[in-house]
Amino acid sequence: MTDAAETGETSSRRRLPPSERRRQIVDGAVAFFAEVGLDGNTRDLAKRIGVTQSLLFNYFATKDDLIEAVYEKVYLGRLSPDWPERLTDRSVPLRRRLLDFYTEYSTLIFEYEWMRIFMFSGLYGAELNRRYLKHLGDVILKPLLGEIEHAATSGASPVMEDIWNLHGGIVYIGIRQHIYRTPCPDDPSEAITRAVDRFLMSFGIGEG
Amino acid sequence: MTDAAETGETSSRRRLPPSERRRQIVDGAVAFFAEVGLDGNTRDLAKRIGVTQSLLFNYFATKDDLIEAVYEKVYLGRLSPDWPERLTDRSVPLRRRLLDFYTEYSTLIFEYEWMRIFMFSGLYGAELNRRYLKHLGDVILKPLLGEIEHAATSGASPVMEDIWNLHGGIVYIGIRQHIYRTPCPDDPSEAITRAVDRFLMSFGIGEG
DNA sequence: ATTTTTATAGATCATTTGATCAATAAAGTT
DNA sequence: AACTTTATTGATCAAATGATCTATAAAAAT
Repeated sequence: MTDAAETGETSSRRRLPPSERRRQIVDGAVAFFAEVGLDGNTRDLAKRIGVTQSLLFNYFATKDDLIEAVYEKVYLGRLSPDWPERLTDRSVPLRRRLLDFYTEYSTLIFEYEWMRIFMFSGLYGAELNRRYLKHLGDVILKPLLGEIEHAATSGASPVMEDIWNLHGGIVYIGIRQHIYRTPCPDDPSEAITRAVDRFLMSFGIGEG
Repeated sequence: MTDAAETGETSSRRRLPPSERRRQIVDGAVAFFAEVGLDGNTRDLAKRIGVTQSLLFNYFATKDDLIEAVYEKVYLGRLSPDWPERLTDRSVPLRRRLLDFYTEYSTLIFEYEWMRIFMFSGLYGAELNRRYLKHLGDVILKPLLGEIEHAATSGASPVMEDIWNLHGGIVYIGIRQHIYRTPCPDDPSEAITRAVDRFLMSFGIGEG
């Protein structure tokens, strides 16, 4: 079976608009590097996409540039800008807000490519990774802390580490699934609901 | 500065007993691969250890064999065999047992080399990684579930995913510290204590 | 002291791999 | 239909890299 056959191409040399070809390369690179790691080689990547290896360097000067594009692609739009607002909308019960957020967020991030690229880029010290986590902390988790503080009725008041703990416990489901590839619930929503409820209960937050 | 100077060697050719040299190589490889990733090259590794690159292949037939030795070294003895017993010793309050376990366990695993080798090996699908997690689940977390069930006084009874959630929330501290290299508490024990207490409280478990 | 053994170094091989460049053909233009 | 443009290919380079092999010197054995 030829590469052309694999990608459904019919001619051996298909000429695409540069923007489209670029997108195709980045998409292929995301899938490829997520699977084999960022040290995957450009020949295997090209074969998988169905183009020549040299073509990659027509669109990206270096392999690092391509990886940078992979980062951008994967990280882009992962954090919806309307969440800060929705998370602090006190006309909605806090439990509802939390569940809505983590239900949406988990479907966004419990995804093979994102999870693995995120982890690889983190391990290799990518700037984007740290920026993302700082951003997450600033625009999601810090406001969340404020909401918990506001709603808390029991004596103990939450600190930032508590929020990270809630977050980490949930994210860890995705890590088990896509990094360690260990048995996991197919639908994490129940586990998430239980985690959120435990968290709220511990601060004396009920239905309000 | 020569390599010999870096490692404190005086002669340019120091002859060591094979067992000692092997240990030196594995130790160096653990530190090296943890830092730069498993795709780090053998020349840099050898330079760092202070030996020639060819010597590595006198002790390990292939680079993969060396990495396998790195895995063994890092994974070995990470799960103390007496924890299952201590975790189920009902003469000790459950809270105490949980705190003791996670205090000890976190000092063991919140370690640069372990955290990163574990993550790299997980990403690359190492068999040892999955074996370790299965073992952890079987001999630590499952018994833990039994203890929570036994002590729970509130209506809701715990399921295995709840235990993984507790565990993941704690492990995530180490991930933030060593994988993402993001700001973290220097001493995680307070965060751990709070997480454990929240967890117990949500199942109606107090001081008993 | 002399010989033997073997841990280590240095040189080198064979692939792998990122990157380059001229030739080519597919699409657009006149 | 002829011409121009340029996306793509195929061949190739240069460096990196895992691995091998022989010479050597540091111990051990005699």
